[in-house]
Amino acid sequence: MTEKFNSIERCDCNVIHEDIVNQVRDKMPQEESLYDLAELFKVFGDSTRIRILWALHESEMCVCDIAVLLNMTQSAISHQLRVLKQANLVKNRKEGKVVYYSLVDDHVREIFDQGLIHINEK
Amino acid sequence: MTEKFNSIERCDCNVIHEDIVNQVRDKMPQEESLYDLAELFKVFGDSTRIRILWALHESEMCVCDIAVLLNMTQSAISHQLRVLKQANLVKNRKEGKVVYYSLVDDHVREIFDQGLIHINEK
DNA sequence: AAAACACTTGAATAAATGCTCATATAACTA
DNA sequence: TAGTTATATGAGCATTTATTCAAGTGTTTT
Repeated sequence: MTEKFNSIERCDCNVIHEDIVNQVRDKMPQEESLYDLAELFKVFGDSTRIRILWALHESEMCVCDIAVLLNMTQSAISHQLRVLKQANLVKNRKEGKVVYYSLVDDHVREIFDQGLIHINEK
Repeated sequence: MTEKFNSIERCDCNVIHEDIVNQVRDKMPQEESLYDLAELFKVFGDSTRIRILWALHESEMCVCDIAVLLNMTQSAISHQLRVLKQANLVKNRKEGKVVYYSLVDDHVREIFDQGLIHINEK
């Protein structure tokens, strides 16, 4: 109820269909779930990271390999790999000086595919 | 070949596994496809837009309804609806003064679900 | 015709983001 | 031990982006 009161204070227009708003409100998930979902998609929302993920879907690679493949600096790749690791999308293993990165699981591919389905519809 | 030459110029490290780099390079999709994919996920990568999409998945709503539901200004919602429409995720119909928005198709739900699957794995 | 309403739009601002550059770390090599 | 190599990281910078504010459009109501 405080929430609703806030809404009216905050929004600069009137509720047109109060019944629908209430009905939808009841079905909305936790604010936090949707925030997490947005955070995940944000990680996918950068072409450098998408390309890294796609590459790793083909093969495990070290940082330098990826940098050469994508024609970017090793530093830039390293920064992005950090983001991907924090999102639990990639893991790494160290062998001497070399760090090999790979996908945590193959689920990434399914997320890609869902996106591609939408793009290829018009 | 120019591409490879560029790579070597641009990257500040040596190719560690040239065979793997070449093999992965052959399997990489068009640069443009991956760019489009990133653009799509970028749209999903904002909690306001995610909440709008989720709401519209429950019911068609007018701009004002959404603003009240999400406790945001009608202007902010309108700007975001524009982004969603450009991404071909929502459509609208006008009835008098009121503009009703709805999802273009139910595929959005499947993209959400793929994201949620990843989040709920640990 | 004037006022009210639902919505859109452009400019401005603050915050977030991706890359670069310089440097740090850690492991190998001469 | 000193130097080289592979990677990581922090600061700085330029760009993008989400929201606000003010004004504009189109439709209904009075």
